Amino acid sequence: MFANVAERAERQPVLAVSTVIFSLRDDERTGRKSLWLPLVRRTREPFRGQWALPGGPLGPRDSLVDTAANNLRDTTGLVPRYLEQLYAFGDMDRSPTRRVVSIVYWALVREDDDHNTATAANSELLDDPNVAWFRADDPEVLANLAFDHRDIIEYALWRLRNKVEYGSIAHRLLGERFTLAQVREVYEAVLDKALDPANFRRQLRTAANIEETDEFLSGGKHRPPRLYRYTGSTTHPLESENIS
Amino acid sequence: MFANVAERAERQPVLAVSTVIFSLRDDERTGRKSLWLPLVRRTREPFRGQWALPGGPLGPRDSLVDTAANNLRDTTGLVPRYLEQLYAFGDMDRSPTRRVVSIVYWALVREDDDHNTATAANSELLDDPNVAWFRADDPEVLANLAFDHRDIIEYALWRLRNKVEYGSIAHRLLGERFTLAQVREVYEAVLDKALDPANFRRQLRTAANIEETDEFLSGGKHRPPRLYRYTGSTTHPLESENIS
DNA sequence: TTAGTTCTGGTCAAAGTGACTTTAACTAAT
DNA sequence: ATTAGTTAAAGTCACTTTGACCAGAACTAA
Repeated sequence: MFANVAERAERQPVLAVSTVIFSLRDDERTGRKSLWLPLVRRTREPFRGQWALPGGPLGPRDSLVDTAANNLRDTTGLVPRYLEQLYAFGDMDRSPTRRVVSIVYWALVREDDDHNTATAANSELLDDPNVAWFRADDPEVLANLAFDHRDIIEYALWRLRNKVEYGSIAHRLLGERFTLAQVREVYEAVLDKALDPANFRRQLRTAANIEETDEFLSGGKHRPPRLYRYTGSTTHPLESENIS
Repeated sequence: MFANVAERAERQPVLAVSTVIFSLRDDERTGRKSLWLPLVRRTREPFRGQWALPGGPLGPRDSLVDTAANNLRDTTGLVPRYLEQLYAFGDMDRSPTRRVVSIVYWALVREDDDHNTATAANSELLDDPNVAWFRADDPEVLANLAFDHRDIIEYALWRLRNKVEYGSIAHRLLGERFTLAQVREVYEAVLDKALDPANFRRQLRTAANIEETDEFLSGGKHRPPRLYRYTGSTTHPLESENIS
């Protein structure tokens, strides 16, 4: 044990970058939509065979956020529009072998995003048994993750629930145009409770980072809802890094 | 230029930890209180002679937050009660010589804190011409900082102003017992605008993370104000790391 | 005793919130 | 063609919160 600590102290720490990605999916259990995230199965020790967050070493010529994006594309086929830095985890005993400092990013994606559908790379990866989506709060899954990835995911969820600006969250999960009912579904998934549609509509009007368009969404077996557009971006540049 | 990039890519990145510390001080210019922070003068290249945030390399046996605290104690004599992780900066060109990934912490301290007064170490450092306090938004100072420390400080200020829980901010800047007027001064310094004392009092009552005591503060030439106590701590553990 | 200062509680109109009702506009079944 | 079913969207009403302002309370200093 002592030898282990001493050994770790002597070697240079490894710099890694990992990513937590949330998406909105139907949840057959509750009937509502809820948050899901992709995990990759580890193919080598330590924690071989267990599920882990997608991640890898810092690219020597890549920025932090580019490292995250590149690794994400290669392992899961996902290309989020922008990533946000979550936290740097650097405790001594995160990895059993040597010291790893992980800078963790997180993002919200919609699965029907242009980048993420119908591409050859993606459809290949969809069949990859080493990549899969899980409910973000499934205790069964969280309990068996590699490293300290359980703590990381729980912190990401906490951050999501404590975000001030919910409008941008909805925008990122839904895309350019969306109905108010869809925005409400996002809020309900994040807050995990039902909301009154009429009051919700009124409150979004005053919140004002959402703007109505002249378009409507037809096709449902009910009155067609108006489509809206996000007009916000009050976040700090460092908190919504674009991918180059 | 190309050679420089290639050279940087070959060598392992350096892991450093820096800290932004804010304190509340009287501002003779505006008459109100405002935010100040300590800087240290660089004694070697690059940026020799210019002011910079206190910081240093990751201690091989120290956690991230301990590295920040140790370096802070050694260079400025300050011992904040807890630090909060701000952001990891890792762009290629942050330092002209080689690639540096800096994990930056931030904290709020009160200058009359037990840890920070009347200790031998501190009084020595007070005379150190290479450590000084500056107004956090002084454009003159910000323009001449080493590395990208200007961006870092501006982001720290942005984060402070966008904090949801202001009660804890006041607590950290003021200590265990404080008057409502002092809390209001904190809000006014952070938000940079005057607030109505009567309405401010009423709102803090409903916010409820502040509790009145039976003590009063006498000595002023006016009615002695009641002292209050903070009863909050709704923040996530990762966002208020204790120093070991 | 009086003037000066801040503390602290109060009023009042305006704005916002939560629970609920009503009407509008579509689809699908009869 | 009519009707039932569904969700959209607007409105009502009691209640709470907010911002601006006023007035008395409690101390110090002259």
